[in-house]
Amino acid sequence: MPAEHNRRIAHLDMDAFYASVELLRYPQLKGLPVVIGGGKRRSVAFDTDALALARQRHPDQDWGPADLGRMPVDLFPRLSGYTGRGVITTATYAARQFGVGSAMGLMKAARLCPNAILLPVDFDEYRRFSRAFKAVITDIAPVMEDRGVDEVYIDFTDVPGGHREGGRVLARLIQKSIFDATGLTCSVGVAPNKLLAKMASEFNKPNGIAIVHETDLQTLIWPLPCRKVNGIGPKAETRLASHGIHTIGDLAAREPTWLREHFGPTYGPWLHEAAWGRDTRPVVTESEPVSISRETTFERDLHAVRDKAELGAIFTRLCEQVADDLHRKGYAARTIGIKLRLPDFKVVTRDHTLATPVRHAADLRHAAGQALKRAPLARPIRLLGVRAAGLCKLDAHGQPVADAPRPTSAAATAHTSNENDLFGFD
DNA sequence: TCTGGGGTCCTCGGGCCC
DNA sequence: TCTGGGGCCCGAGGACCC
Repeated sequence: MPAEHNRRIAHLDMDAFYASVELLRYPQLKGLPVVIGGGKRRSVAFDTDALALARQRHPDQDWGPADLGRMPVDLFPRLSGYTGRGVITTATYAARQFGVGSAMGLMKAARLCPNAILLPVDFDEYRRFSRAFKAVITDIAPVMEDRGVDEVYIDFTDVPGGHREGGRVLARLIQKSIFDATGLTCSVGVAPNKLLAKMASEFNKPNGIAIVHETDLQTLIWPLPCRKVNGIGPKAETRLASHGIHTIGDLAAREPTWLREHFGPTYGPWLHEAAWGRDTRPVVTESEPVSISRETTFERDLHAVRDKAELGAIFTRLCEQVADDLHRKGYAARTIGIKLRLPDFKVVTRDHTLATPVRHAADLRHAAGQALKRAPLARPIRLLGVRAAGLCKLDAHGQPVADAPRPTSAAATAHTSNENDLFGFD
């Protein structure tokens, strides 16, 4: 692609972000097996309880919020005390040595490493650090794309000095500035495009920099497993392997027509481009959300009839949370959906589209209720979620900003009214 | 004692409209 | 009046990502 000939794109990935933030607060846990996760978010009660425990066990000393960093390690909760359905969000290296890792059930992890310290996730704190390191970056290089709490793409192309040593000089400056401001380290990959930059940022973790040029494709990229490509997940990896394609080089060697035949008219050509290190996607600095949702997994599977009251309360709360999120972000939504996860992990979704966007909890609940009526409710439910899509931005007075709501389409009306008699009362 | 929560994007089939 | 096709929206499911 001639257009990307002179682009320098960086991918920056914070090193073990959640764990590193926790270690800033609790440096006494450094080097110990620590697991972060569990079903609930951390509340302020966590630190309050910890300090209360410290005062109880060591009444001879003064314990205040500033003393969290010197609380005795034996006061922290252990994995062995956990009951519930949570999973590990992240684990420190010391914990990984016991075989525990991200996405593992906490009960299973407790058997592997019962003594590991368990910290509940504290998203508010991670978001604070996320905002801090991103502010450092945009001060230096303004064209930054947010890719989640611990990742960004940065366009170095037009930043003064952005091409020096292939981007290494600027990458080093950003790393140092982030460390000075937050105490956190990160890894950076700089390449001609986002696809290659993303792979490069993994090359020298932690606290490393990797520079990739177009000419490095065969030596640095092709030997890697296909799974390293952002967009090739476990399913695609298995399918590729069944055709003897294991490395990105194997993929690059396949004819585009063959890939199209076996992987479809969109994914096939994309696989070919990716294997050849081609990617013209721009670094996008602003984007509107597409949907806003809340979901929760129950302590035990619930049944629509037997556990009606409990389920109803959870349903209402999810709608209230989505309504709060909509309000806070300034949106109304025209399509309201529900999501169920059944005991066998099968996922069922149902959507309900309205003539007019809604934003209040009661309206959300009514629309979600319409969707729920079309869902199979004979079996127990493991998870319930509520989703708002078809978002429309509201101004300060709660009025739609741009396009007026469309009238109900004949299609939607016909569909819902044929489906089920219960829908008549709307 | 397996398997969270919050997203995006793609595909496919059906219905509607022109 | 019948048929066909393209474009679009909707709803459902699935893959993938952090």
